[in-house]
Amino acid sequence: MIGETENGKMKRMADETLVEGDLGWMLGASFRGYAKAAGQVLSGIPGGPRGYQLLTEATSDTPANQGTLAQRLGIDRTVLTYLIDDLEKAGLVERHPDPADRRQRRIVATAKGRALREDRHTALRAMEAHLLAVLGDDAGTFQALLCILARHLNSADHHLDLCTIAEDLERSSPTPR
Amino acid sequence: MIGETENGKMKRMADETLVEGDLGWMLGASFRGYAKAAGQVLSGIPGGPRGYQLLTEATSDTPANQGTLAQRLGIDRTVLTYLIDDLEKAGLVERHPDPADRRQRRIVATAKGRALREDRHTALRAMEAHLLAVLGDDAGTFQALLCILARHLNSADHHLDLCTIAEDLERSSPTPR
DNA sequence: TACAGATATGTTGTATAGCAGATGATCGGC
DNA sequence: GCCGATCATCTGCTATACAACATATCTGTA
Repeated sequence: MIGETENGKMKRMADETLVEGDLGWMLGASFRGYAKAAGQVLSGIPGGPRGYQLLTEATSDTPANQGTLAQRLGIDRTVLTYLIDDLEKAGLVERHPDPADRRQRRIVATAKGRALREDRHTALRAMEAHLLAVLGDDAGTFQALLCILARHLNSADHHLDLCTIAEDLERSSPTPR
Repeated sequence: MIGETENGKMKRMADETLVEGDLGWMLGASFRGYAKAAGQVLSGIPGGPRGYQLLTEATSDTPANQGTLAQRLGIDRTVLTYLIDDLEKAGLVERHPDPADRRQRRIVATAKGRALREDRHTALRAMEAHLLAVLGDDAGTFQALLCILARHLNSADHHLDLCTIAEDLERSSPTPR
């Protein structure tokens, strides 16, 4: 996978200093690659992968309100409004006013939405297996670790932590400029 | 399923059917969490994490042209133009016309750019260790697997693959594994 | 050499997404 | 019943991806 071709074109060697060793690059590249593949599988759902994820949450037996969904899916609440509009127009989800608090809308999947979600869920799992095949037997290990990391980073009570880390780092090595 | 606290705030338990078991959600949540933390550490660099990654590539002893950088970093080439403009204005990188092909511009870090990159590199590694601490001893394993996946998904010759997979899935939706 | 096609970069226009702020409806405490 | 807080929505602003076109340069061919 590495080395030098005969016409002088250089190919990259494993190099700690370059961007491919950067955790941010790894996460970004993996996310982009996945999103591209998922976009094809989920092209029939308004909003693509995000619409699918929203639809997935809407199939829960304890449907969430929009604020919770925005935080959980990492979508801005103003964008979520339009995303729900699109899914509602397509007949996949409905806004159910919470009888206990009429400010809140519980987002619930319709029968049509549940059927579509189930169908695409199967296709998506097949595609994921394709992508993860490169990891061989370690694919399961990878998913388990990624799940731990994702839940940790997505937890709301992590934000305070970030500020603390940033301040610590600034003290030890302040940004030049 | 779900546990309920006194004021209606919900806490989620493990649930296979919900979005937290979705690979796309895991990748997205991890990427967003990382980007948020990295944005604080790299706030002194124009373009934030993306500027840092570009700067990293510009410190290579075999500087790449813009087209290659766009593909490697997953940035659109029209946006890359402005990103390089900003870094150039800050005196961190320079556009060096390739003497062998004057259409191409090799993006090279200045001494100032290299110093800043080195400093932020250290801070970034500290932050990454903080984020990955939740994985314990498996952090190294996770990074190794993620690196394999990222390189695989970012390789250009993967795109044909995606179309093939998509077509296969449309024909039949078998359950994998 | 002259020219046509291909490639690298830059520029413009459009659509989407995140973010901050304001608005209206509703809830809870006083 | 009044006041502040909360949820959803709406309105600008900015950043980014994407497509289409322009310009400069290179490559291959007659």
